[in-house]
Amino acid sequence: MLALNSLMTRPMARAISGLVRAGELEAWSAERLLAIDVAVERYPPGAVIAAPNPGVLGLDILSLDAAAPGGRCAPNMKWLLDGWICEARALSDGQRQIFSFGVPGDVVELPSTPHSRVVVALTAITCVDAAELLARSADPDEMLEAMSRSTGLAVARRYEQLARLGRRSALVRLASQLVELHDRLAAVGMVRGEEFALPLRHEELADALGLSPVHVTRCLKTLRQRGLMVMKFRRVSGFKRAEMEQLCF
Amino acid sequence: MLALNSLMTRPMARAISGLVRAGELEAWSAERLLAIDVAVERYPPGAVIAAPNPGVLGLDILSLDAAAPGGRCAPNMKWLLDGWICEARALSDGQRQIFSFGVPGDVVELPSTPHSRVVVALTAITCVDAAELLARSADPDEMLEAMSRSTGLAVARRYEQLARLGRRSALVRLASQLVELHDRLAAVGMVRGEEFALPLRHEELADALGLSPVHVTRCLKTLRQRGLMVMKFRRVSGFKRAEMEQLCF
DNA sequence: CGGTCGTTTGAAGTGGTTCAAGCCTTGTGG
DNA sequence: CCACAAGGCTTGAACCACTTCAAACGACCG
Repeated sequence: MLALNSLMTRPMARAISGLVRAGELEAWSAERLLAIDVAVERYPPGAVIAAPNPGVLGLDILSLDAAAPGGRCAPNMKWLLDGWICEARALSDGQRQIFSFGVPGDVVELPSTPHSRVVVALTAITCVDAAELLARSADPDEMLEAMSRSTGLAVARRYEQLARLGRRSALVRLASQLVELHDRLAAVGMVRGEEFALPLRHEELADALGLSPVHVTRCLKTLRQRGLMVMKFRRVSGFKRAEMEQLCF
Repeated sequence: MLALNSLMTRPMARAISGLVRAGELEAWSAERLLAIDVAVERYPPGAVIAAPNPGVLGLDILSLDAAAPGGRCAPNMKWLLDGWICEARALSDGQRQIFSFGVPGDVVELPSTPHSRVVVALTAITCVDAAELLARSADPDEMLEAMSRSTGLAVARRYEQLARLGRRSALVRLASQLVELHDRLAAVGMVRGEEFALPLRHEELADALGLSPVHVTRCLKTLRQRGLMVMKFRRVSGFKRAEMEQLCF
């Protein structure tokens, strides 16, 4: 991997190492990935990432290849190289529900039906189109499998999120969300010791956790007072993962 | 379809008509379905429906066929012919979160990792194994597509559920859940006018909606007083769908 | 007919929201 | 380099939605 690092841009290296660490790609295939010449897309914060192809009705995930007769394809998926995104829905009363966050290395399925769900860049991001990547890949099957493993993990996280919202107190919701993000960031090498970047405002956490921003502030204060973490200037420091997890039961 | 009805058992007919109405199977293929001789499984209320095959890590949905090299298979999926099931998780503090309900005609993916999620029969149920059905089907591709469409709808409902739990009041949560169930039951011909069977206790609704059973009682009372519906003796009557939906915004 | 399970209702408590003000950080222009 | 504005964070006080506890009632089942 040493030789690789000198060849790669940092975000690309991070994303690849993300897939590798999650066991989603064999280590040696990272080299092959680099050989692929694919256009890197850039979006500014706040940009809505829309699907290029009109999707098949209600099939977001499953269209992965079931929809392509006999074929391997990944319609409307992006591989996030750098930056944060979220999947969200704006509700009729002006509120917003954030369904999930996406961090570097994640594979994101863009919604086919436009207004059920929106993918928004929370920071400046760079990503590549999954279908393009597959088309140019020497071993598309392997890469497709890596990608579906990534989206499979996203599915599991969605169940986690349901349990959080339905049956957890505000403090536990926040703590478990932070543990999840910590672990995902750690998997792609974006945690150093007890510290990591977290470019989310209280409002985004609130919209994900079904709370008011004010109460997120208060819960963060509680965590701070208990010495479990400090969130300041878009960074988390002093993150005590073990105690944090214990708090969640 | 008339000729068919005389040949079929009622649950089978209902389930098939469910897939047909949802546009998941061409009408003419219902006949072919009946030709398949597949074992019907029965479970009593409370039974846990476990997966026969150890699953691939974290791949529940996506293993649909991505995991089968070059193949069409549907591991650990059941096609529910009759009765109600739910997907749930028991939390460490004794509480329960119900992720979703399954009604006749639904295709249910059983969890591969046992304790993340459990599928439980809420009533006596009958179902068939999807893989077996496929194996014996003359046109497995078409049937697989129908099934993935069904699970695709389940994915969409999961987003709906997230928004419900995160950003809706108790009354709206309940109303929107009831509208959803009404529509799903209507699609399989299980609604007659403003009436349908709903074999759920307040406790099950509470566990799905993240509320206390007592508060479900109160919300049902409110709906009753507003003349939107009556839920009694495991049946809903006087269900005013339009007003109900309007209440949800 | 009595026991059990589920529903209903009331009263009291609590966790989270809302509103409003002050503060701190960051960015901008003189 | 400072003044100022804007956006986000923080804190307090009042309020409300939902929970918890407890008791009574009703339906179903042996």
